[in-house]
Amino acid sequence: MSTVPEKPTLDGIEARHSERWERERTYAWDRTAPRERTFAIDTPPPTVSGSLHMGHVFSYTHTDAVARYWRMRGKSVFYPMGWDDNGLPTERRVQNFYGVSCDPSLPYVPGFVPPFRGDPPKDHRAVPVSRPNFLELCDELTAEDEKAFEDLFRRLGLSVDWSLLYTTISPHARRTSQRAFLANLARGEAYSQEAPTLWDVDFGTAVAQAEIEDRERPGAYHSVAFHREGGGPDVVIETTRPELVPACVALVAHPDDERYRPLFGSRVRTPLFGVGVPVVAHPLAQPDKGSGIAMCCTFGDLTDVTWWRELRLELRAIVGRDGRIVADAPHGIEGAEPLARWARLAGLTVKRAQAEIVTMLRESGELLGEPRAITHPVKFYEKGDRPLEIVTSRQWYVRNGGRDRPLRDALVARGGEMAWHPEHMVHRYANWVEGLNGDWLISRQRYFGVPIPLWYRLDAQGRPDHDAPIVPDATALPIDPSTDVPPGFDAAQRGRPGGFAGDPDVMDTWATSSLTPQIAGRWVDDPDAFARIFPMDVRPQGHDIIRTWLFATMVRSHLEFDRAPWRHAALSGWILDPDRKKMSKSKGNVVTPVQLFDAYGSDAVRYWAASARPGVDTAFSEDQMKVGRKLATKLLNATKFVLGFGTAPGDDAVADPIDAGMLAGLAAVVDEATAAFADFDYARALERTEAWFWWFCDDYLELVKGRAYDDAHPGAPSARAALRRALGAVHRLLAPLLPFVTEEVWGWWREGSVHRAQWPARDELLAGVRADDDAVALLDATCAVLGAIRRTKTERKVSQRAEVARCEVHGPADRLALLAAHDGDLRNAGGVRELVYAGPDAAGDVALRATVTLA
RNA sequence: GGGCGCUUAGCUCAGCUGGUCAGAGCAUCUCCCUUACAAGGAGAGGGUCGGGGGUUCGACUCCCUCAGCGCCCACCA
Repeated sequence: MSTVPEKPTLDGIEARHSERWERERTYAWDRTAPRERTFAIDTPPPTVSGSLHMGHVFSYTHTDAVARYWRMRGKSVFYPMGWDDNGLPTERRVQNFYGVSCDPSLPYVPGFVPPFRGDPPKDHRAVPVSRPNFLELCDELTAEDEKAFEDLFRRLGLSVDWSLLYTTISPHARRTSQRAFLANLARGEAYSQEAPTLWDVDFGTAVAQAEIEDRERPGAYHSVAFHREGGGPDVVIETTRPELVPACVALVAHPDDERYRPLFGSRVRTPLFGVGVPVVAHPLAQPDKGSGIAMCCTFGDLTDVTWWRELRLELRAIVGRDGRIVADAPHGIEGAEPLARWARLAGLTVKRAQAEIVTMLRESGELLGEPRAITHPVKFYEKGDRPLEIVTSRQWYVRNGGRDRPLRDALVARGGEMAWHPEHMVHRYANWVEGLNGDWLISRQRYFGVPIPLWYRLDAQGRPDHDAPIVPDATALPIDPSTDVPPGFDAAQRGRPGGFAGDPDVMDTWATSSLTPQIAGRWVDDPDAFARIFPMDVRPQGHDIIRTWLFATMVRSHLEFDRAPWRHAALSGWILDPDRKKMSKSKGNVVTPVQLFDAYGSDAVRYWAASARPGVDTAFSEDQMKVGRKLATKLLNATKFVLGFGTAPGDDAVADPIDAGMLAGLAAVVDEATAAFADFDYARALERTEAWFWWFCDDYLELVKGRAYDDAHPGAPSARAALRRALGAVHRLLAPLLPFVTEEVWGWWREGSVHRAQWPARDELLAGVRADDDAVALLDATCAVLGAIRRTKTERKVSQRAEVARCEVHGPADRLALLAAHDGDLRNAGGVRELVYAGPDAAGDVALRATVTLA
C-alpha cells in the first residue's frame, strides 16, 4: 500500500503496475484448481506475420475484461497466449524480409547469412536456400516479432498468464498436432486421395475450401464452334476460358433441354484440335446460361470436376502446377496441325495462352463474333494473387461432414450446444457447415509447418505405397519424415526402391491451430492439467474465422472427445475507419497502438474498445479515448478527495438515509454489472458503472462533502463510511476495464492487487445499512431540488456558489416530509438560507418542484 | 440465389422480455476559476425513433411488407 500522492497522475502507471503484476504473478493460473473453479479461455493466437494493429487491441481487450471479472469472482483463470507462427503468412514474411526463397532440394548451409534483413531492393531476386536454412530464418524472425507482440499485449494490460505461452511451431505444438492427426488416421477420419483440387499456382500448394474467396474480375464470353461428327450445324458454346479448349472432354447440357436432347450420345470435334468428345446430359448444366450447353474441361471449375467424376469422363489436364500450359499435348491431340497449335501454347501462362488461343480461333474462323466483356466472380486463395487452378494431386483430408450427412448434422448440433455471443452468430456457423462440399484438405506443399508424420514404402520400381503409410511411434513425436527415418529402415534406404520416402507435405496451419485447447492445455503430456481446463469456457475470436478456426476446432474436438470444445463462443466485431469503411492496413495513415497508448494511456484505449458492444463493428475513435482518459483522471481525483476525509478506526456505520440511498443505487449497479459480465457484455457493465460514477461525483459527492468535511457534524462518520464503501466498489467494478488506474488508486488505501480482490456484491455494500425505499426516495428528491437550484443559478448566470435566499418546494406530502426531516445536505450544498415545504401546488400537481429565489 | 445484421438527436451509439423515457457521450451554444479535479463544474438547444400497413386500450420496443447500408455463404460455363 502506498499513500495518496499530492498530485495524482496517470503517467507511468502502465510500466509500474505491469512490472508488479509480473513480479507477484498476479494472473497466474492455479493449476491445482478443479475444473468447476476454473475459467478457461481459448485465446486466439495471433498470426506472426507483421505487427499487431488496433483490431487486436480491440478484441483482446474484450476478452481480458471478462477474464478479469471471473478472476475477481474467485475463479482460477486459465488465460494463455499463443503465437501462430507456422504457416504461409510467416513464410511469405520471411521471404520478403530476408530476400530468400525455400528450395528443399538444396543442402543445409551452416552459418548461412541472409542477403538482407528487411526491405530488400525491388529488383532483388530471391536467393534460394535449403529447407533447414529457411526454417532457421523463420524461427529467427518470428522470435523477434513475438517479442514485439508480447510487449504490446503487456502494455495493453492483458491479464494473461505468460508462463502458459505457446507457439504453433514449437516441438510441443508439433507433437500435439501430429498426435491428433495420427489419432484421426487410426480412426479412419484422415485419409489421402489423388484427386483434383484447387491449387494456388504462386504458392504452389493446394488450398482448402475455407480459404477460398470469390473476387470480381473482368472476363469475356467467347462463342466457340464445335463440329458435329457426321455432319450438321456446329454446336456453339460460350466460355470465359477459351484457353481450356484443348482440355475439353465433353459438352454438357441439361437433360431436359429440348435444343440439345437430340445430340446426347453423339460426338463433336473440338475447334483447333479436332479432338472428339461426347455430348452428354447433366442436371447441373443451366439452360439459361450462355448458349445452354457448356464445355467441360479438366478442369476449369468445380462444376467440371463434378461432371468429370459423375459422368466418368476422360482426363485431359493441360495446366501445370506452375500455372503454365504443360509441355506435352494431352492424348487425343494429334496430327501436324493440332500439334503445331499446341506448340504455340505450351509453356505459356494461362493468361497468355488465352490471348494466343483467341488469335488462333480467329484465324480458323471458329470464334463466332467478338468476345463480350463481363465481370464475374473468380475463385482465389484468400492470400493469393492469381486465380486458382484445379490440378490433380495426392492430398490428405480429414472428414468434416462435407461428404457425410450424419457427421455434418452432428457438427451442426454441436454448434447448437454452445452459447454464442452475439446469438445470431450461430447462423454463420450452421450456414457454413451446411454448405460444405467436401472434406477438409489439410496437406500443403509448403515448408514452415507441421510435417505430415508419415512415410511410405517404396516398391521395386521406387513407387510409394500410399495405402499403407508407415506410422511413427507416439513417443517419437514430433518427427520430420524428411529427415527422420522410420522404424525398421536405415537412412540409406531413403528414396531407394524397396526403401521408403517421407511424406513431403506439411499440414495446413488450421490443422494445428484447430488444436489450441489441446496445445495450451497440454493434452499430450499433462492429462491432469488438460482435464482441469477442458472443455474450455470460452472461445473468443473474430466472426470472419468462424468457418476456419472455430469450425476446425469443433471438428477436431468432436472427433477426438465427442463434445464441443467450449461452452461459449464470443465473436468480436471489426474496427472501421472513422468513415465507417473497413480499416485497411494498406492505408499509410493508420495509427499504431503504441502511439495511442502514449497519447491517451492504455486504460483510455481499453475504454474505447470496451465501449463497443460484443460483436458489433466499431468505428475507430480517438474522441472515445479522450473520454476514457477523462474517466481515469476523474477516478484519481475522486479517490484522492474521498480518502482525504479520513475515517475513525472501526467507525464504518452508514446511518444517514442519504448515504443509504446512495449505496442502494450502487447495489443495483453492481447487480447489473455482474449480470452483464456473466453474459460477456463488458460494454454494458462499463456503461452502467461509468454513468453511476459520474453521478456519484457530480451529485452525491457535492451533496455530502460539506458534511464529510465537518468533524463536528454528527453525520460525518456516516458520509465518510459510505463514500469509502462506494469507492471500494467502484474501484473493483472498473478494474476489469481500466486495470491500471484502478490498481493505482486501490493501492492508495488497500493491500494487495485490486485484480485479486473479491468482486463487489450487494450484501457487502448494504451490510448494516437501512437502504429502504424511503432512503432512495429521499436521495432522489434531494437531487431533484438541488438540480432546480443549480438550474436557477445557471440561468441567472451566477456562480453555483451563490446563496439562495429562499427555496420553496412543492410536491407530495410524504416526499416533503422525508425531505424536511433530512435536508441538511441540501441546504449545505445548495447554499440555501430558507427552505420551505409548501405541499402540492395550487393546481394539485404532485410532481416535485422547487421555486428558487436567489439572494 | 440463400442466410444474417443494421437503419433512434449533427456524429457514435443505449434503449433487455410492449404503457416514466424519446435517452447518453461527443459536437454546438450559454454560464461558473465553487475549498478533488478548469485534463473541471452547472445548464440549454436539437429527433414525427428508415417508409407503409397490421396486432393492441397503448409500439422505438411484436407481426407483415418495402427501401437503403453492411456482412457471410453459393456448383455464376
